[in-house]
Amino acid sequence: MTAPTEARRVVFHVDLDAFFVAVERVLDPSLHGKPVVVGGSPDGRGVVAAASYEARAFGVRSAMPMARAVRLCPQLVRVRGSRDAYRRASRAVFGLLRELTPRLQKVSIDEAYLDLSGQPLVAGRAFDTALRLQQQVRERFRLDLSVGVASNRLVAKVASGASKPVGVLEVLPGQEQRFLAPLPIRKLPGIGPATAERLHGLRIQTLGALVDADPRRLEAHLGRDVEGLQMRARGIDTSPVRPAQPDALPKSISHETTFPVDRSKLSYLEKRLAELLHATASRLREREAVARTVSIKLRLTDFTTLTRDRTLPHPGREDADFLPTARQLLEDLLDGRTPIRLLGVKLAGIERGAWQPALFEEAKPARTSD
DNA sequence: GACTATGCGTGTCCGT
DNA sequence: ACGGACACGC
Repeated sequence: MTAPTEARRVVFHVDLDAFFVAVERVLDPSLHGKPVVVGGSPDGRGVVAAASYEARAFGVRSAMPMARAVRLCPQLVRVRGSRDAYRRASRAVFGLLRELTPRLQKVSIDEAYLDLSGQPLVAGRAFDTALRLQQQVRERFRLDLSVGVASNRLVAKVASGASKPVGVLEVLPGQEQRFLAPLPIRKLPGIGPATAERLHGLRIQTLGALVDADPRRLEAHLGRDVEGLQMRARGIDTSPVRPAQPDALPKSISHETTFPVDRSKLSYLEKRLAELLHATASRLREREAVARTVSIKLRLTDFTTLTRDRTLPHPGREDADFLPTARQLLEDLLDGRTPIRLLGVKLAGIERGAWQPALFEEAKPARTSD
């Protein structure tokens, strides 16, 4: 007998441990036991994308400049990394997890939520099911993962983080607020460096303190969605686990690059702009999609970041549909003297690739895929 | 939490 | 529609 309205939700947050490094170790077992990072180019401007726990023991962290990581840990082993291998490994692992339930939402290359509400569980216990899953992935793929088990996504996510590495942590229904209260505010998804800084200014360090804070005082300093923030700090979250639509299109596609040294010459920047645009539009075409908005991004030496976008009268898909606009946006921002650190291109307003064949187009045979 | 430094890609929200 | 800030993952 199943209750017609089963209120109790069971949500897993599954998170692969040091994922890029773990995949590299499968490919090259000699990397085991060593401080390893996967990360950017060795040109001095790269950053750490993933660090092994041995490297973390030296203070090496994700997003840390590679130069600094090497200073902290001179024997650091650096691996360039291959997105493609990670994508394949990710697909394999989550394919296995999908056998447990199709109600699986992949949220990044190494993370997914599973909704096991009303599912049969190992020994009737969610915790044992999580352990089993962890064990299966280790046997099949030699990859470690951590699982947070809770009555909602938010708490499951915090729990998996707290259990890392190779952990399983279940927060029982009713215990959500108690579990979160002692944690630093940064542990709550949605509180990043900027919000944390403002809260610290109000002497709020823990999620318990955030729950207890006067909402009007918070409003004055944060401005936005304070009510939702406090609800989340109490562990309340009703967002559903939503399996991705197989045919879903991304909202935007972008590429950006940081130059080995800052560059100011227009000719150089336009060349790179065309390359970035080509890479971006190629991916758009792979998806058989079109885009309406083209956007460029510049970062100056002092890290000032500027973006400019323009929406086209008609959606496009070829490089040539976007390049003049992208070039115009770039030229409007440049004086040929300002050194530029980073250049980026983004296409947005993406839709299925139904487009009007140009009325007077010659030579190129009109494609007829719709 | 600052810093000899600070990548890449995607998404959301806010103010105008 | 646009520009920026912020957040998140690795």
